[in-house]
Amino acid sequence: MTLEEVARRARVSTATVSRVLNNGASVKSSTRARVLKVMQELKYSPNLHAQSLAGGRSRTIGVIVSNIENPFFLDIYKAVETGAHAAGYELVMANTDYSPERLVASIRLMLGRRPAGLAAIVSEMDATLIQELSGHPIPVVFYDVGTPRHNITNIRVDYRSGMAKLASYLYSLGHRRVGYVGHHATLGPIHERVQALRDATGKHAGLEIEVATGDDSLEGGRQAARVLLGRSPRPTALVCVNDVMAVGALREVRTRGLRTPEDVSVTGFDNVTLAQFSVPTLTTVHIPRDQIGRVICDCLMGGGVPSEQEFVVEPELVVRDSTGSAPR
Amino acid sequence: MTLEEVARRARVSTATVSRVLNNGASVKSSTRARVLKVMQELKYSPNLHAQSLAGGRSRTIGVIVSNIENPFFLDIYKAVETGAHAAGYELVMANTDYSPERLVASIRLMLGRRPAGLAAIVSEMDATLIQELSGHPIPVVFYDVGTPRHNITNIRVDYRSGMAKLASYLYSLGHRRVGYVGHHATLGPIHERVQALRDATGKHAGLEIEVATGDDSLEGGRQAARVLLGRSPRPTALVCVNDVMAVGALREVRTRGLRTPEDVSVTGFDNVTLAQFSVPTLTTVHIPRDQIGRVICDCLMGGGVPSEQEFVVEPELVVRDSTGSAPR
DNA sequence: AGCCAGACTGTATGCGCTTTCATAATGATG
DNA sequence: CATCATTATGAAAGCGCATACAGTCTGGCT
Repeated sequence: MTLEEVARRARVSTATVSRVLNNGASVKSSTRARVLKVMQELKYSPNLHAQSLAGGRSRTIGVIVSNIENPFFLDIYKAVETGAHAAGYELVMANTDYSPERLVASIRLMLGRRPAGLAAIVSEMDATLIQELSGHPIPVVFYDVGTPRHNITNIRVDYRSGMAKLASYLYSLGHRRVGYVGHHATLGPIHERVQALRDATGKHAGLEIEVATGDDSLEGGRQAARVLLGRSPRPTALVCVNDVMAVGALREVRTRGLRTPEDVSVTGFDNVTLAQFSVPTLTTVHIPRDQIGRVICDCLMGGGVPSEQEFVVEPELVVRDSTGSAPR
Repeated sequence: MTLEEVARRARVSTATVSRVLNNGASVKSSTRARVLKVMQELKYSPNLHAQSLAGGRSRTIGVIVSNIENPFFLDIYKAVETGAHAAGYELVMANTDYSPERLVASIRLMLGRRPAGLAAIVSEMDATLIQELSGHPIPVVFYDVGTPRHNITNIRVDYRSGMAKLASYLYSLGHRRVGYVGHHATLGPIHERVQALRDATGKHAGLEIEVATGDDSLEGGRQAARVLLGRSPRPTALVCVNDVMAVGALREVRTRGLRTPEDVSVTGFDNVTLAQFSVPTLTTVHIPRDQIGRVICDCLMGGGVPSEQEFVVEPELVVRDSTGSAPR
């Protein structure tokens, strides 16, 4: 079913059918009705490829995330989706699983779709890629990586600050031996979190950090926690890179017959909904994902926000039941 | 950057560039190298819309799900993604939030992309829509709804059987007053689960079912559980439509100072990973999502599986720690 | 030298749509 | 009734690419 076929049956030109489709220019209401009727009958649905090829513009924005299974990314995706739909845009999502190769492939693919904008909510990054993106005429938003430049806006979370808050809090509770549950330790922004935690050692005398990593998943969190809890002396607190891994760590603590927080304190990061439903509820650091989503929408669709800008998000400590005084 | 521009700079025709792009027909290796070099320099990425318009074919398959935030749907999505990537296809996802209107919009949009195939993993359904889809030349797979017909394959889970297993199990533990935590009770396949549970009443003397609903989310599960647990006499078991809502229910039970399973047993459905990380771990019914994903891939891409077919998935009871004997 | 198969490359058409630009129908006005 | 401003419609030119077809060039033959 093509537009031309509709035009033929409605006894009008393709131009008129196109006008009806984009309900724009003036079309006599009787003609419009006739065309609409034919469309119904033929179950016509316009070829999106032809539309964006001919029209030049595109109502699609691309979103690339590192791990769609982590609610953190999903929440941002949903926030962007809400804003996009409100503005009449559609989203296309790609998932990289923290693989730089898949990121490159995803970006190339997205670019091929000639989207109205591109959001990369990823922790991995190819240096030359970001350079390359700057050349393209489409607006891009990076979360966590890259630097602002032409057509590129950056959103950055002050992990350093968030981790410092967490470290001070745990230190004040008497914790001196802390395990860090992470993933992909070599990736820049994720490395930053460990580093920030390590730096806290300088400020807090006697604080020691041990690191273990696993996948970014419940199971990965459990496995990393298993390594850490197996050491002797055992850490009295587990700082996890995000809430999902923290819930995995929580499970490992319990499986070992230990109690949270009496024996081992556990903290997350992100403050996803799950953090309020775990047992015990999770002490974590809130990152305003809806706000991040809104900024992305503004940059990519409003057209109001200039590029070459950087937004810094300040995370907030949220204390719940998974942390307590260090055991003596 | 267009193919034509590349052709000009490489001093060849657009046809040759196209050949290089689709690394098909014979191109002298020196020419190929020259073209490739120009592509690099120009950071050329082919316009996907032009490609699929000119080429007619498309390496994209569309996936529509009811609620991407529920790991059940996400797992199926991921399974399909794995199979698709292996076969050189890309996925485009749409999310309906259980809204029939959004389903219609999503399907129309997907059809506009002229995908190689379409998978609808949704619980809501518009009767006329399914009819309309049958007319289109693209293969479609429905999960949970619809009926097999030309170009349409169906995958169906035997909820009746799964619920019956659950009911018998709980009955054998002495439970007589059971609360059902659900969502969107009016939707066909979801209604089927309640109905199946109700039907079990006939087989098990004295079994009573009460129903409460909330969103398909952790919070929704908690709220529905709140309603149920507030009643008097209190149900001794909460049967939840899926694991996510069950984890929400678990939280509500605990918040009220009740114990699981000593005071209240809780069951889920789907057996997502989270079910093994909740406290206590969740008794649930396993649905083989990877298998479902594989069937979808076979139907949409292999071309081997004929349409007008129906696959029935048999769910399995998985007993964990959230269920126990009914309190006296 | 003459011929031909095969490898290589260019030309030209069309995919389904949007969008000027030009034209025709309509109504308002003097 | 003539005139002009609108409004409604059509004809045609691409958008960037794939591809059928035709053409050129190479080397191996006889």
